[in-house]
Amino acid sequence: MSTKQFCYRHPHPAVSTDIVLFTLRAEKLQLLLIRRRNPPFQGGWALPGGFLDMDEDLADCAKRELEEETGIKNVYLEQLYTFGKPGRDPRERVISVAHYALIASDRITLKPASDATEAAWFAFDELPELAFDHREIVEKAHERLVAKLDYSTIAFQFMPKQFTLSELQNVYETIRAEALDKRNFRKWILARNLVEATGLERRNGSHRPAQLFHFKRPGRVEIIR
Amino acid sequence: MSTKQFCYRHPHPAVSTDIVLFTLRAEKLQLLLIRRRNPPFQGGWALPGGFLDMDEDLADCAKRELEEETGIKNVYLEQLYTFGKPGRDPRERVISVAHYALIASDRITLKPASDATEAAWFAFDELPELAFDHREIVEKAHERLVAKLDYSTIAFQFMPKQFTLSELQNVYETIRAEALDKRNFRKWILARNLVEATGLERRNGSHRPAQLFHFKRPGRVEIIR
DNA sequence: CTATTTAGTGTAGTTGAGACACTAACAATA
DNA sequence: TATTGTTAGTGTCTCAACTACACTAAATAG
Repeated sequence: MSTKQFCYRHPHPAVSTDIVLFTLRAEKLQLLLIRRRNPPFQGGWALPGGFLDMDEDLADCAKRELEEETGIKNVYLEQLYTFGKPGRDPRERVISVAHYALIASDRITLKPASDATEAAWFAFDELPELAFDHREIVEKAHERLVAKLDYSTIAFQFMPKQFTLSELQNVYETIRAEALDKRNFRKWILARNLVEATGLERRNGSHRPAQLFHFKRPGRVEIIR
Repeated sequence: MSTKQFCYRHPHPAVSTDIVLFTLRAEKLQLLLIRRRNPPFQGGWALPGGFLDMDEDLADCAKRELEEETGIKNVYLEQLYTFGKPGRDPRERVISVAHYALIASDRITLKPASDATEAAWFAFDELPELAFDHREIVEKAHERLVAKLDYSTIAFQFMPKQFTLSELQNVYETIRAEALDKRNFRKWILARNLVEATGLERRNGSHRPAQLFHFKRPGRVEIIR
């Protein structure tokens, strides 16, 4: 390890990003945690994230850390809030620009745990103790996710390319933790002109097959209402 | 000036806050700018702000800088977004945690320009060239302000303790840049149970006096709808 | 006392959300 | 091949909220 030092005329805090990566698995809202290999909080669970490189943008840092620690890339990612209370990291002053990210449930396989990282999915309502102020970050990310469900197309980021309306309804129900009326949900989503029948159907089980739909403008998260 | 150096094993960016302070003056949305005394952008206009002290919280830094540069304190202040593109400051890598703030029009007198700072109010739609990426920060703050008008009580932060409903309507009209129907506006605001008549009236001009109202829960910004 | 100016008020029509129950289509199996 | 179980798919009525819209009330100035 180099002994090179980086010196400034005024004190500088460290800057990092942390990422709350949500998905839906097994009809539950889940998020990704990393087991810490080093102190502080060694052996404990924490959000993926890490320190900013001097030539990279904040969002790029978040994406890089996520890929390094889990192998996952090409997620929807948005800046959430910046956490910087003095003392939130016992080592030195760290300003963390928190992001949240969403990934479709058909893309959540993690790379095998390397010596450096062990990552795992946890149900949002059964999280272990988290390192640093990561609990607070998770709460804020969840608030934002729930709020955005209502006025944006963010829910589609959880869906595979093709999906049934029942599956889509399930996403809304799971995140909002409440049951929705099937007819009203379908009326609502169709009135917004966001999805389109593909003409294909999905048969799975001994019952009537469902039409498959796809999102008309994939990749984009739009404000609706 | 001390020659003391602050050294780290990894490079650290500088962290600053910038503040977009809005008010309403002369029926216009205005914001506060500071004339820069030093390079870069010497002599140009910029948002108030400055570097984070190592023992202060981000919001405290924003409040301190605002007070140092303008004498204004006790404003409503909220974190906006963090800007950190490499190269946004030509001197060194600077991560700026932008905030926006609102102040009532009866509290906007600035302290006299000292040798260190010259501050002035500008109409939002007639801004001069701004230093750094401050234009982008201002745009984002404006977006947030317009959005929050609809679903929070943020507009009251612009009002003096007592105000007429016409004055309140004016705030909404100015920020949204559109005329509102008087009867519908009054119905809407009264239905939300946010204001209360004080029993006093304001006479100003040769016409019927208006009732004075006050906000029931001053200081708090609440989510409504 | 007349003119001017802003404050203050109600109703009808439309639109969107919520509550609510049955038929359609398939697969498994009896 | 008839029956059963399971999920897909559909329409109407009610109620609340928003919109459009025009006149009277109360003050001051001249």
